[in-house]
Amino acid sequence: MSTTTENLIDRMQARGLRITHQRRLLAELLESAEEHLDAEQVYLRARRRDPEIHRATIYRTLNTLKKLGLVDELDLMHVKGERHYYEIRPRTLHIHLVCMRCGKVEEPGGRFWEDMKARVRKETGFRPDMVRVEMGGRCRTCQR
Amino acid sequence: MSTTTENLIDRMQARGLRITHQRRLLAELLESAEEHLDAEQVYLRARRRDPEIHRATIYRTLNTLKKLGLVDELDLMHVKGERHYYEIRPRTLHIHLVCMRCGKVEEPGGRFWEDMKARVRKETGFRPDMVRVEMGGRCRTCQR
DNA sequence: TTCAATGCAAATCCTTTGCATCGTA
DNA sequence: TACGATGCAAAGGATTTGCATTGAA
Repeated sequence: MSTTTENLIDRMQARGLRITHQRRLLAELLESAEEHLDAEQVYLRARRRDPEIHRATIYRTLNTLKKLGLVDELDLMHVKGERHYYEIRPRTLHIHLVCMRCGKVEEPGGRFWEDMKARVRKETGFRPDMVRVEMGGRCRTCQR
Repeated sequence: MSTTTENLIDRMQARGLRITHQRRLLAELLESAEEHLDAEQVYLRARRRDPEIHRATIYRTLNTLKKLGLVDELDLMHVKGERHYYEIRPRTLHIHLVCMRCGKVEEPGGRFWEDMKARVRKETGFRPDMVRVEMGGRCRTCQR
């Protein structure tokens, strides 16, 4: 297996995008993010490393990546507001469980989505390509 | 079974909301909608019956209903833009299949969600209350 | 009668866009 | 060198808010 498609920046290059230092920065940022970030948070973090970087660049790049299917956009049930959150499109699709009490976001492994996708296809004839599964509820700890 | 909780307006009243004629209008509108409407569409339809009704009232009421869990907010994979769409919270939760080619929105019956909910709960300990499942793809007809 | 809901208009927030300049390929 | 990407500033669009008034309970 080639290392060319390993990380985001390489996938961006493979898609024909020019690798500017702003984009390199943004890609590294998304890859190292320990939580889901909205556009503003991405901007604020990016600015720490490059005070010259502009909000418009963040918005444009996130949009580009979204259109290319390299990042996914999430709402996280709007627990924290109306913003959109971004994450690198994972290899295996997954679902998001958002605790409405403590705000924690879980991304359980397992074949939830893969199984459901197959089932939807089989039972309805619809062929799903992308998915957004977000569930709001109570995490194990917040149930009492 | 009492008829008190049958329709939206009664559920609103049961939740302690004052039933103004604007709210009655909006409730009827949501109940008779044959497709998912965004705030602006709701406003335009409402205005046909009451030219005095104000956009802010629509936004405020939709927010109130959303917070009370009487209506759900959807993105429909943003096929038609970044707006939010609204629907009355259905008795049985369901999933949305959005065709990225023709824009059609399917809401297949069946126990997709109920089954998944049970499975999530069993396998992760998370207790889901609300859900947003939106899948983008190709409907049966648009697959060729 | 009381207080929640409305209309109105201004404000706010997020995001996009036109254009000149920059820098990657 | 050429053209895609950026910075900047302004525009745009959706949604919210303060306040006086209205009207449901």
